[in-house]
Amino acid sequence: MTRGKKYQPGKIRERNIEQILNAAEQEFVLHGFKGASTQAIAERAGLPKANLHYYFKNKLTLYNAVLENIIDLWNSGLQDITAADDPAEVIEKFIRFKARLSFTHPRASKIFATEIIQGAPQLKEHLRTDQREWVKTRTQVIHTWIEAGKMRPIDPANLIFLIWGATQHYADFDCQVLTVINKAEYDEEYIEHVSQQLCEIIMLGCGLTPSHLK
Amino acid sequence: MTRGKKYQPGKIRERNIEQILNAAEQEFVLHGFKGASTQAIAERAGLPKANLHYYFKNKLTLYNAVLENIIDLWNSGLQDITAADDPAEVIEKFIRFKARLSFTHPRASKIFATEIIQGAPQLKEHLRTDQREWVKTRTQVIHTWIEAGKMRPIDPANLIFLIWGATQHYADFDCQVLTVINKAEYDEEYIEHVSQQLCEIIMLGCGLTPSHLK
DNA sequence: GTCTATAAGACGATAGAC
DNA sequence: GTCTATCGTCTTATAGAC
Repeated sequence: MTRGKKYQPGKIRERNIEQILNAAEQEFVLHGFKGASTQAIAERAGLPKANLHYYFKNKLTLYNAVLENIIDLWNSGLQDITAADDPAEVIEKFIRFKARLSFTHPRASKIFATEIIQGAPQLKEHLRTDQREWVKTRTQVIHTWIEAGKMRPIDPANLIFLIWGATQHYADFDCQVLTVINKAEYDEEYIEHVSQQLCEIIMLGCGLTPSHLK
Repeated sequence: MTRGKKYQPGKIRERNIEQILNAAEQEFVLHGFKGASTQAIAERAGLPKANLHYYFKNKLTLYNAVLENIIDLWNSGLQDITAADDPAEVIEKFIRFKARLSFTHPRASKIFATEIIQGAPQLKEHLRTDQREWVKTRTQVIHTWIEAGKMRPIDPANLIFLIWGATQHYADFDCQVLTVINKAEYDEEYIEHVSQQLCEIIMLGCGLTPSHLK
């Protein structure tokens, strides 16, 4: 047992861990798990490499901590939906939530993307359990909406993949998008513009009307 | 000058280069540029590491050769379009072409995705010149279609990004998609199903009618 | 809890025999 | 054109002084 000196015990620890996780995110985006070096992560966090190994026993543990943060972020704003909900309202909310997340947390999206591209070595189990379950409940609700004639008959899973793919593209391929539209960075106006465009095309394609066209 | 023995000179060379490029693609998908090792690439190609350095002077040269193959593949089926073309026909063809490419060449899509995610260190120039130009000419044509009342007024660039994002998702995130839909691999039926669904939702969202609904 | 110093091995690349 | 052996560097991880 160590008696804590009056330095707000744990504060330094908390700050160091946050700096390491933040630095690790940046390096993992730039070079992937295998390509990122703990040396570079430590330097970016402003710590000697040995301190990093004090907080995280090895590179894989650190990587998994980064992934866990990303999953938490992804789950943070996902509300449950029921057959009684209004499809237009729910789907518009979902598109806008995913779009906003892509623009505000591109690094999280990129690390997740790289992990899946490489065959999800760390997230296989998450995909097989949590994520599959999440999609299953949504597709069931969408199916009842279709049977009730509330929207066009589409494959619900394809709709979810379409929304995922379309929104994540702006995060993962930000470099390409910004170069093509000749901008230095995204601004609030563009975020709203993209969200509205995606709602329009996707929802009209499903036989729904987005709120701004009512 | 070396006089070629009657072993079909260049045949062995061609075969080795192809095997190296193929092995490199696989390793670059799994670990990215920095994470992939020339050792592993050589082993996968069934050659000693030194031979790899005989054909490609270093890892970056090999990586750029892989990227060039991917760009060529991408450009292989892209026809020019004019204002006189039928929007529905052109856009359906484009969605189906991109979708098919994603399903038949997922590794190419994944390497391209990883390169862009990491900030396009090797493809910055390609994005700034060729790709920007390509998008520019398409957006201009789509714009004239809109002004002629042939389709709903949407942002042409967003439409292109939507098609890119939606189709590439099935290649880059194949691991996720297959897990969620509980399949071992894509089959021809699923490819046609996805292509049709994407055409339906996106084209109806643009005020166009896909051929199978006419 | 922090940091220097270093172990043990993998890395890209090359020299040089065949 | 092929392959073994090896150089010098960078890698993860740890030992041990403070």
